[in-house]
Amino acid sequence: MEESAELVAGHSIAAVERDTGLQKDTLRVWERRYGFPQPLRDANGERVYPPEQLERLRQIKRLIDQGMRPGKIFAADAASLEEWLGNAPAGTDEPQHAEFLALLRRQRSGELRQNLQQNLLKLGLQRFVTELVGPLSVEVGLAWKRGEVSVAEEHLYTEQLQTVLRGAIQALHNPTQRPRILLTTFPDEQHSLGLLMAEAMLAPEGACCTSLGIQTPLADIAHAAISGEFDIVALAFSSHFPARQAHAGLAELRQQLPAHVEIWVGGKHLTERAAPAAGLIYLADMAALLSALSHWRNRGTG
Amino acid sequence: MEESAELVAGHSIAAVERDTGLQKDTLRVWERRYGFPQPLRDANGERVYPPEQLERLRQIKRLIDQGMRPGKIFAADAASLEEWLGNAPAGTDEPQHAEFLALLRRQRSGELRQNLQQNLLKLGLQRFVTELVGPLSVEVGLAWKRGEVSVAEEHLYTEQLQTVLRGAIQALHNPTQRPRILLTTFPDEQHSLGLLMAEAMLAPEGACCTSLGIQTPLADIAHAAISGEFDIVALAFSSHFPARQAHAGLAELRQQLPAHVEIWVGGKHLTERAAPAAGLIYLADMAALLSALSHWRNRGTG
DNA sequence: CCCCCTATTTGTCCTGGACAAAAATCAATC
DNA sequence: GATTGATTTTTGTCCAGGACAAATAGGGGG
Repeated sequence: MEESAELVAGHSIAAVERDTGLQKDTLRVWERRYGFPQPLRDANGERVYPPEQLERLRQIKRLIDQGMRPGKIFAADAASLEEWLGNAPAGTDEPQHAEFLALLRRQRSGELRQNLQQNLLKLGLQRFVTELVGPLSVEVGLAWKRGEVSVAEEHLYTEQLQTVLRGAIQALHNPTQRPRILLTTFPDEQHSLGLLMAEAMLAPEGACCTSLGIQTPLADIAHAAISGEFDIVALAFSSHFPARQAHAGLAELRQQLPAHVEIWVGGKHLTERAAPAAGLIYLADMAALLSALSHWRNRGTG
Repeated sequence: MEESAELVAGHSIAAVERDTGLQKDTLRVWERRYGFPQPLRDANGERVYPPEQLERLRQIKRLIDQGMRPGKIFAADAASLEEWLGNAPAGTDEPQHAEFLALLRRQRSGELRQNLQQNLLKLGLQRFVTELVGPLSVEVGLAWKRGEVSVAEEHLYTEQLQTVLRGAIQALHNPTQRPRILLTTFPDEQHSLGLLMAEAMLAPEGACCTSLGIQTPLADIAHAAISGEFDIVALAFSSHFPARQAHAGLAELRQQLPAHVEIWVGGKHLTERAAPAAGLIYLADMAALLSALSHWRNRGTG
C-alpha cells in the first residue's frame, strides 16, 4: 500500500508529492500535457520517478513559486532553464549582508543570533528593523530563489530573528497606552516575520500591540477587534499573497468592523496596484507605520 | 480552483482532506463502498460536504487512528459510535487552568503573559513545561473544540506562550555542548508549540538545540542534519497529523540519514499505535525527552 | 501458544475526460 | 499612452469506476 525502501530505483508518486509539494493530480496532468515528468513504471504499472526527474521537478517548483508559468518552463530547453535558475538580478550585496548570508550558509545559528543582537543594540529597535532586517530578509529571499540558500537555512534565519525581535518587544510591552493595535494575518498567509517587524516598529512608540500570529479567520479578527476594544487592526501580507483574495477579505472585514476602527494594510504589492478601497490605510513599508501612527494620534487629539 | 469563504454551505473535498487528514481517494472510495460520507453536489457536480458530515468524519478518523477498522465503524449505528467515542477520560479541570482560560476568554494578553511568567519562575523551565504548559495546551484545545474558546483566543494563547518560552530558552543556548539536536516538523504540520516545548526541556540539560521551525521539506531536513553535523533529529507531530503520512516520511528520512544520527519522534498518537519502525525513537511525552537524552549520553560515553 | 497459509478488507494508483479560476491577451475608452 | 473591460488560453483540481497489493483477520496444524 505504500512504497518502502525503494532502494535505488526511484520514488513513488506519493513520495514525489511529499518531497516537491506538487499534487498527484498535477504530476499526472503534466505528464499528459507536457510530456514531463516521464516516470518509469514498476511491475504493477505504477509510476516510478528517477532521482533526476525528482530533482528537476524540485527546480521547476521553485520557478513556479517565483511566479513563472509552467507553459514557459516546459517549452524551454535545459540550457535556458539553468539560466533562469541562475539569473540572479544581482542585488548589490552590501558587505554586512554578505556576512550574514555566509553565517547562514554555514548554519552558524548561534553566531547569527549574536550578530543580530549586537546590531539591535547598536542601531536601536526601529532602525534595526528598517535598515537591517527589512533589506536582509529581502536578500535572504532572493538568495533562496537563486538556490544559494536552502529552505532549512531560511527557516534558521527566521527562527533566530524571531528570538531576537520577540525578546526586544517583550521588554517594551505597555498594556495601558493608546492606540490599541491588533496585529494578525488572513488565513493562507504563512509568513509571520512581517507581523513581528511591525510590532517592533510600533511598540517603542508606546502603542499597545497585541499579535494573534498568522492565519486568523476573518470572523475571528472582527470579533476579537470589537470585544478587545482595539482602535486599529493591522494586517500583514507577504508578497505572493493573491491580491484578489486580499481585497475581497479586506472589503468584508471593513464591513464587519465599526467605522472608528482603522484597518492598516501592510504589503508592498498591495499598495503598488491602484486599489483605492475606502476605509483602508495602505502602508508600503515599515516606516509608513510611524506616520500612520502619528496621523492617528493627531486625529484622536485634534 | 480553490474554495474560498464557503459561507455556510459546506466544504470541498480538498478542504475535508486538509481538515481530517483523509485522502481524497479514500473519501471517494468510502462513499462508493460504505455509502458514507454522502456529500451534496454543487452546480458543477463537485462534492460539497455539510459540516455535520465533516464532524462525523473527524470522529471516524479519530477511531481509525485508535486502531478501529472502517468496516466495524461503518457497520455500527450512531448510538454505538457515540459509545466508542464517549470513553474519553473527562479531563478534570484543575482550578489553575480555569484561571488561565478565564484570562484568555477576556483577552487579557498582558495578564496572561505575566501569569505564565510567574509560573515559569516558580516552577523552573522544565516543570513549567511538563506540569503547566502541556496540560494547559490540551485544555485550551478541548475548550476550542467545545466552542468555549475562539480561534483568535487560541492564537493569543500561543503567542504569549511563545514569548515566554523563547525568552527562557534564549538565555540557555549553549553552542558547544553535545548532543547537537535539530528540531523541526514535516511540511503540513502547523503547530510550533511542541517544538518550543521540546527545546525548553532540552536546553537546560546542556543540549545544543537548533530549531528550524515548522514545515521543513524532507530533503532539507536530511541535508541540514548532515551538513550541520547533528547527532539527533527531533520531529514534532501534533495529534491530528496523518499517521500514515508521518510513518512514510519517517521511513524515507531514516533512509536518507546516516545510521549514527538518531531520529526522535514526538507525538502521543504515533507512539500509541504499535508501529515498531526500526531506527526511530518514539517519545510519548515531554518527560520522555529527558530519558532519551540520558540514554544517548550513556551510549556515547559507554 | 506460536507460526504459516488463505480470505477479506482497505487504501492507493490508474486512465482520460471535464471544467472553472487565474493569467494573459486583446479591445475600447479616457 | 495608460487604464479598464471583455475574451481567450493556460493550468490545477475534480470526477468515475476499475484494478491491485499491503494489511488484517481467520483457521488449522505443530
